[in-house]
Amino acid sequence: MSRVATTADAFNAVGEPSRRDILNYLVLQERAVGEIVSSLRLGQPSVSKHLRVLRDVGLVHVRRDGRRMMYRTNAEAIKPLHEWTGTFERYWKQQLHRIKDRAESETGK
Amino acid sequence: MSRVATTADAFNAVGEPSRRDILNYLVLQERAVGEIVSSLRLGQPSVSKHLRVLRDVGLVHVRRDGRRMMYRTNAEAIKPLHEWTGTFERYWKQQLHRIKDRAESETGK
DNA sequence: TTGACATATTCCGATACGGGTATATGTTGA
DNA sequence: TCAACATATACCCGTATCGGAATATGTCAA
Repeated sequence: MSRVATTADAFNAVGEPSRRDILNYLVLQERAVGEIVSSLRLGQPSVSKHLRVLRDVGLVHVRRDGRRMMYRTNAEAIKPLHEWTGTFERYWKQQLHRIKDRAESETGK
Repeated sequence: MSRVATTADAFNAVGEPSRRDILNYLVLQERAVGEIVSSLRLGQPSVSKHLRVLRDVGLVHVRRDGRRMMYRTNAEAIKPLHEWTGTFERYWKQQLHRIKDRAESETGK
């Protein structure tokens, strides 16, 4: 028994820098694979494979347009990640307050 | 040439489910390694290794307390992930509106 | 139907990963 | 100093991963 596949969930899929690039790119506008390849400077098979992973976890949607496949980011699927990271918000705010308080007391105030 | 180390950045580090568990656990309160091991049902070396990764990317802080090492989540380091996922917020809101509009027009309004 | 085009899949090599076992390191109390 | 404790590291195994090259699949235009 070993690792968990990257395909398993959105968190894992987003761990890959190239995939984050693709998501950033595809959220602006629907794009064909070839456009992604030339914009992001990745090999065509690499892009196809990343898109496959993103598709499997629901981070992108596809639509066929003639012989091209049009992909776009499914922002909905990023929401859970935003929510999870959001659960830490009160803690980093606390930490900032503590730092601020400490700084103020150190200046003698 | 091959992959990028998981150690490279916070996004990647957080891709691992066990590490998310550890971060969730350590944000509530500072904890010794042994406590993590018994709470999360992971082997001690596994926990130490995950903590090492989290430490390298700044997601946790450590402090020595006698022969124990006390870890806690550094919420600050999660902020960038929250911000990145947040850049998609307007898109998922748009998508929800579109779905809502479509539903309304389909029921004949 | 065929050739060009667009994308997906397969196979490969190098490497990273995660868990486990064994062992090393560091700290305390006697 | 030494034994017990707490944690970290080294090593191994099976598998996942990424990128690239080659190839397969699918679609259009003539």
